[in-house]
Amino acid sequence: MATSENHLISLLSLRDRARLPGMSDSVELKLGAVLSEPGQETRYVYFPLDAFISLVTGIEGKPVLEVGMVGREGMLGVHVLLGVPAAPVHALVQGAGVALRIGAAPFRRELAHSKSLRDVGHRYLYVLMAQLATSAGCTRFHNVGPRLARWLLMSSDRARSDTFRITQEFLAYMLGVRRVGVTTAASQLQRRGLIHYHRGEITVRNRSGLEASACSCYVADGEVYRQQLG
Amino acid sequence: MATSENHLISLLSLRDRARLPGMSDSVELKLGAVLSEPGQETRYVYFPLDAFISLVTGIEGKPVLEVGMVGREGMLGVHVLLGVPAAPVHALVQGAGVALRIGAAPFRRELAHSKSLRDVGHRYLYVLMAQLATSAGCTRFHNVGPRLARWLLMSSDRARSDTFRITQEFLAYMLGVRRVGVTTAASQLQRRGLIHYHRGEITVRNRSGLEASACSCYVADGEVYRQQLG
DNA sequence: CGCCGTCTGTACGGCGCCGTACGCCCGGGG
DNA sequence: CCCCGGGCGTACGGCGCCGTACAGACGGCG
Repeated sequence: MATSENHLISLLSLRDRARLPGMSDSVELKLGAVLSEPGQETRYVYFPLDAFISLVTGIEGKPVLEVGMVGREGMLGVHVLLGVPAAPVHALVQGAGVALRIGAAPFRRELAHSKSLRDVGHRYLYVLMAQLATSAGCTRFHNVGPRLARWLLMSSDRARSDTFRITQEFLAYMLGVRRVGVTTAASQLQRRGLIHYHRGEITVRNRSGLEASACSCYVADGEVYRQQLG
Repeated sequence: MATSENHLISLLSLRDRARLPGMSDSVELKLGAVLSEPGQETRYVYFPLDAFISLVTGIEGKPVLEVGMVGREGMLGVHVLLGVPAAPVHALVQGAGVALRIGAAPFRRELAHSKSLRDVGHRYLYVLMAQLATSAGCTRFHNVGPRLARWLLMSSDRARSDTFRITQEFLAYMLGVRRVGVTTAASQLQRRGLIHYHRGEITVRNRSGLEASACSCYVADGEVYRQQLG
């Protein structure tokens, strides 16, 4: 899989991009793997190619609510750009797949030389901040149905597929609601023909219908991204 | 008021700090003033001396929920560090007072020369990210009472005074709840002798009691800050 | 001193989600 | 083939907050 499958990398200058293969390797990220915990020292940064990763905030050490999602449009470990060794949130693999992995130390060294990497990284960091802020408002003011629709859209964007694996149990955990709440919302969406799911496999059947059901935060996030990195 | 009243500035190297007076001026921030709106170009960054500022996320352009607070322990406009011209959130003055103001362009120029400014700024940016993530979880899982207590503690820290001006109307807006919800929670705190309030002026009477009533997010935020900038 | 706007308190039905419990259904492995 | 466990559906009382309405309390100003 070409490294240019990651959008941030594709934005680097040719010269800077050419240096990446020498310091990185491709790794297979397994569903459910934990890539970071708050406070823990970050050993690698990741550029997903077809995997995607959830950023999950915690309360008293326990992960409780998804606040961001990282796929091939982004990277995991932006805090390394800031010279901070520890991750601020939990990170766990939502969609199995391949990612480019770079050691934190070589990555920092590369940052000193590569202006385009700094620029792109900084802009993505800004996008993430905006995403965190949006999440807070969304979680507070939007109901489960629209939030679920938004989540499915974000996932299918990042999985680059209309179908992916996720149980209601896990969805509930990401959205910070009961599993039963997800059942209700999801069966609603299914009854309207927007999605289909069966034993942990979910497929988007009507994307534009789903977009109409999602809260405004889906579009808002996309606009910030496009503005900075489109 | 000495510029070292701002904690970030006090962390700069002597040489870097010495250059600030030449590029900055002191301004009086008035209660309720709007210092930034999402998408709008940032003209100045601010280092509060005894003022403090709320960061407020929006939904469809309207500010709806506080996601961060900036006082003399921080700065407003971290996104300028990232080379992004537009603010990601609304910013409005919560506590009137003095702040050091620096134009965005001179600030960026100074960044190129001042390693300590970059370092301190980056670490504060990290703290802010953590604060955004914490806010999301707190808003979702904690009740109004503990959240109110946390807010009061954060404000009194930043105001550096046990008494400050704030109406229940405004508090409700910051916490994303009804004004009536604040009335209930606040009178509870008052009945327990932890605070006293009267027509828009609130005073903390029993700080440690208030700390015991606040949710864990107050302590969590403080720890991240101390770890990075203490 | 009396008016008026601002700030605070109380009330009430309703909604969305919670916590919990229980049962069914499906698919894979023994 | 049957069992078993993971995944999903339904039910029910309860809670915390919502939206709205209205009234009292206080203070500044004419």
